[in-house]
Amino acid sequence: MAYWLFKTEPETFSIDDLKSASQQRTFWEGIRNYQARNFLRDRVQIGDQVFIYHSSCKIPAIVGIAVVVKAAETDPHQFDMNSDYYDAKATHEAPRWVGVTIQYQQHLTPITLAEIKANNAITELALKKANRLSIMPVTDSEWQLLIASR
DNA sequence: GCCAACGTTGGC
DNA sequence: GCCAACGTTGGC
Repeated sequence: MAYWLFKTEPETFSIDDLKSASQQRTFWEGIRNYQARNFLRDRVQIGDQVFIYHSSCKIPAIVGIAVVVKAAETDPHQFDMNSDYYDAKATHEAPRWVGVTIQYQQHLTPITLAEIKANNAITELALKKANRLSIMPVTDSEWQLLIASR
């Protein structure tokens, strides 16, 4: 059982969209970064908990928690020429990209990026650095610290 | 396999 | 809208 942070742009897909989705679930599609892909493919497991983080918006922040309900599956959008996520080099024989399915758990009073940056006890979280990873691990202790700050 | 050029992300 | 950081591409 591990902890993660998934970034999303709320204008594209917000935690409210997740909450109002069918079964409050969604397939986390469109990850097109190898490091993030490797986490999804190799390490994210059913039952893992996920901070949902809103980026590229007014107040970047962790806004809630979801849980992984399905491990990695091939992301079908890589084969869809009409999709933004189309990848001409991906084939059905050798798919490049995967996604997992997550389910809404709860909203949190937003834990803002500014707050996280100001918290000296948080040192490992990739958000702390100038890191653009869209899927990043959260250590057990930092997960607990962040939760406890609420 | 190196690395310069280029593109993208994302906070501000 | 700017720009720093960093990932990707492609020529050699």
